[in-house]
Amino acid sequence: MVQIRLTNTRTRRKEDLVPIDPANVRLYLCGPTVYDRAHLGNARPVLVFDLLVRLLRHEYGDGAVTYVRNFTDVDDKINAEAQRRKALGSPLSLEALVTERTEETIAWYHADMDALGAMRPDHEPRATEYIAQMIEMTRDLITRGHAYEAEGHVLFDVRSFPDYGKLSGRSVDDMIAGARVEVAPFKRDPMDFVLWKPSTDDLPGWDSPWGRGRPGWHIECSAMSAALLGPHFDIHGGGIDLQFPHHENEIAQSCCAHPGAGFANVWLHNEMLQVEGKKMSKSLGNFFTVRDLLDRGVPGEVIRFVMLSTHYRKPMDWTEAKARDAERHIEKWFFALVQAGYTRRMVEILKEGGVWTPMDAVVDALANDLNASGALAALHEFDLNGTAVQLAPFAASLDLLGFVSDWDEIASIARMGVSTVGEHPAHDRVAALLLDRQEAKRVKDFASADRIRKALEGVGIQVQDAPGGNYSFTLPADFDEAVLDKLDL
RNA sequence: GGUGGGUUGGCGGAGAGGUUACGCACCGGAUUGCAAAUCCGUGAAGACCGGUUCGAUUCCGGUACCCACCUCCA
Repeated sequence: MVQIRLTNTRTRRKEDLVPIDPANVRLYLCGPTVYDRAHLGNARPVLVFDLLVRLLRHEYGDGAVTYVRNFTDVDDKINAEAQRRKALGSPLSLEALVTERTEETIAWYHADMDALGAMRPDHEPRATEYIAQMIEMTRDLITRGHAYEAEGHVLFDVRSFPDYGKLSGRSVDDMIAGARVEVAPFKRDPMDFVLWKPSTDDLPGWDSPWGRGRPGWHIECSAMSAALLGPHFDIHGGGIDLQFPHHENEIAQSCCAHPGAGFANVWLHNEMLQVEGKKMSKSLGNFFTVRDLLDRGVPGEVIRFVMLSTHYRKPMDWTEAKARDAERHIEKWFFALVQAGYTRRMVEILKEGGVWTPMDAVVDALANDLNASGALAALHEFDLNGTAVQLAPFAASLDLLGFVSDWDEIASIARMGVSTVGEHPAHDRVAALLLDRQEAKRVKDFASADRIRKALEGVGIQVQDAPGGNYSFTLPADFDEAVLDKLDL
């Protein structure tokens, strides 16, 4: 058994993970607000937690982990989209349009995260399914003196919770001093935040003791984690941008509603994603979704590789160079496995044979605060020349890291049929030119042979000789056949 | 202004108080008609200034620079 160590934001230290109940390790990840396609940054916490869950299942057993990730389906951006569709003349009700939008977004999210090899959580609660629990928790917080009603709103009283600000290392007084936000006049303290707010007739709403309204953002995670994991569980996480205010407010709500329970033992936060050294933003033109990358032909395994190559607590820079590098490694690894005879059936046989054990170096690296980069380094050092049995530790490591969703598909990812790209119309003409080259090589006219190859390389066609007088070539995906007419041969 | 984090070889990127990270690139060798690919191997670092220590890139303090959060963006 390997001791798993994680950096706990709450204590700012790397600590041994000691599960509350080793037979049921419980995690909660703050999931997406389902108003649009997931961008690349959204994928990072999902992959971090996916890796963590895989490691926990490996160490504690498949059935000994409960992983919850919510969908936030109450949100102004969702309402705005629903209202836009209504304005465009949709016959559906506003509630139906909201549901339509969230359903389609959730389906996209599932498809995109599946493509990255991220396992579905055990529970994926939606905020709209837990409104009753949120109302109950809000009422409870009022009863206990931690919340108050004002002008149709219910607000959490931060001064009633002395530990407020502890997670993010802020004091309420400091934050007020530097605050740039306009403060609603009915707040007792500028830092008080909304548990419940009123809805107008043109917005979704639910009946409550405080009138028709909707919940504040933070209360959903407190209510859903308590409902599915209990008031005290092991690990809670998300992007570092959620540390404040979202997680701070969750702690305040949950700890005040369940005094003495403890809430989450370990807080795990991943750093942000950048693109080519800059923050990803629509205004810089470097904003893209996971689907954009997949549609461009970047395999999910490659995206996963790049994500795992930087430690989760450091800012990660997505670059084209990294994607190319990752693709070469993935292809090389899968190629070696295909050559060793790896298929779904082969993996079953290896598992039955008791040799399906990941490399110690990989498990040790992951156990050390999810050092995925270190795990990849261990994989680089593995000798890929061997039989299926000899490669089993390597393959099981790839499996643990979540790189393989279907062993019968690895051949296509390794691009085994390198010589052609689909049914490109230029294929036969290029093949004819290369036949000339083969003839030139046969009669030792190397000058002509090299001229043909150089000419083809000049228009982007890579030609490689292989043993036995064979050759292969690769046509660029966007190859324009017309350039063949202008070749200088 | 407040809070948190970072600064490693040409580039990317880890761990560890003393022993090769690793990958890419480069260079040398093997192989090849030549390329490509592959295999083997060499070299190359720790922002700056102090302190602790027998010894620090790794711990502590300061300086500079960078980033994030403080705005319902993961």
